[in-house]
Amino acid sequence: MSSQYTFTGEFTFSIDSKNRINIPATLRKQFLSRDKKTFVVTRGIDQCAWIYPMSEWEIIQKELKELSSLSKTNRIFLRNHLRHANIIKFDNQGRFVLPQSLVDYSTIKKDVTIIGVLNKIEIWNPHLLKKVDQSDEVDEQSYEELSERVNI
Amino acid sequence: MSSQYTFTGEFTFSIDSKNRINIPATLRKQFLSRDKKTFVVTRGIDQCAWIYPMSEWEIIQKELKELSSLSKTNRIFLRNHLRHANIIKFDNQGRFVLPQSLVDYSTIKKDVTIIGVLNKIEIWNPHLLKKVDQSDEVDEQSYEELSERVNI
DNA sequence: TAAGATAAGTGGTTAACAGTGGGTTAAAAT
DNA sequence: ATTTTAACCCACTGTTAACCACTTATCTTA
Repeated sequence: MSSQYTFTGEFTFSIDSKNRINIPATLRKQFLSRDKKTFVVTRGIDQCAWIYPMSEWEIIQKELKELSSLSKTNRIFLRNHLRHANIIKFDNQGRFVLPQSLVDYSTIKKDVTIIGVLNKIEIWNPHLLKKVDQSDEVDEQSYEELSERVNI
Repeated sequence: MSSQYTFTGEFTFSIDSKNRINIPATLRKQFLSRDKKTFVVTRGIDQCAWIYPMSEWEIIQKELKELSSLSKTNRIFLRNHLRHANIIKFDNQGRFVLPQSLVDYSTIKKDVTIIGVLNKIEIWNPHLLKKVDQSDEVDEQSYEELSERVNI
């Protein structure tokens, strides 16, 4: 089964003293009624937080179950992604509380950058995102190859 | 699936104090009813903004969905292509609001040049376009390569 | 070709809504 | 029982988008 969501766009919001973050209305309105404003926040592979609408998370969980625990990489991956998964709902104003552990992990202070990435939403420390952006961590060649496969 | 649109022509319009830009009627009338006046504005590879009718964007989106986020290159590629994509509708007068980030990126001041380029529409700062035009940025060789693939 | 009619481009106003902050009560933990 | 935490409610403010109005251009028809 494939993804039902196609989040896009970038937003600059702020986190308040109670660790509340507002989900941009444009993204929030895309939540299907069957997800009832419920989603999962977890560690991203990069230094950010990932948000999956509940039904998306269920798809991923199913895929994760297929992974053999015999492989060390798989074990680490499963551990890192499942133990930090929190089931969350947003309040009447459209906000949710980002768990302290994820605030720490993504080194979020006052401002946050929120990015829609198809089936998930990413929460970033703006400064960190900028740094990752600028650093040439991706080797150019594989990027080129990719852009040839995907027809933009 | 291949493109349904063939935009052509060049137009000089203006952007107002609220970042509103009018889509030329000639281009607007080509929008298919199923796209319901909805489109995606995003960063062009050159220093301009790109507009894709929704159904065109969906073709791209479908390709992007094939990319797994386990690959680092994929993650960065996806982020960079999706974060600047804004889903937009035009108002009853046929205008749309160009997000500030794209106004900045394409250094648009007062006048804009709008160009139809097959399946997308490009929004340019006229002065910048002129400069790019005059400078022979395209090296002859890649033109040669292109001529072998495309039969003009 | 001129005049009226229709459509296109541009500008401003307003009312709804999104984002943010704080306070109060209920629940949980110590 | 007391302290801490989290959910809920209310309230303020700035932005946005829907609406209205005017001018200029284009098309049509006499």
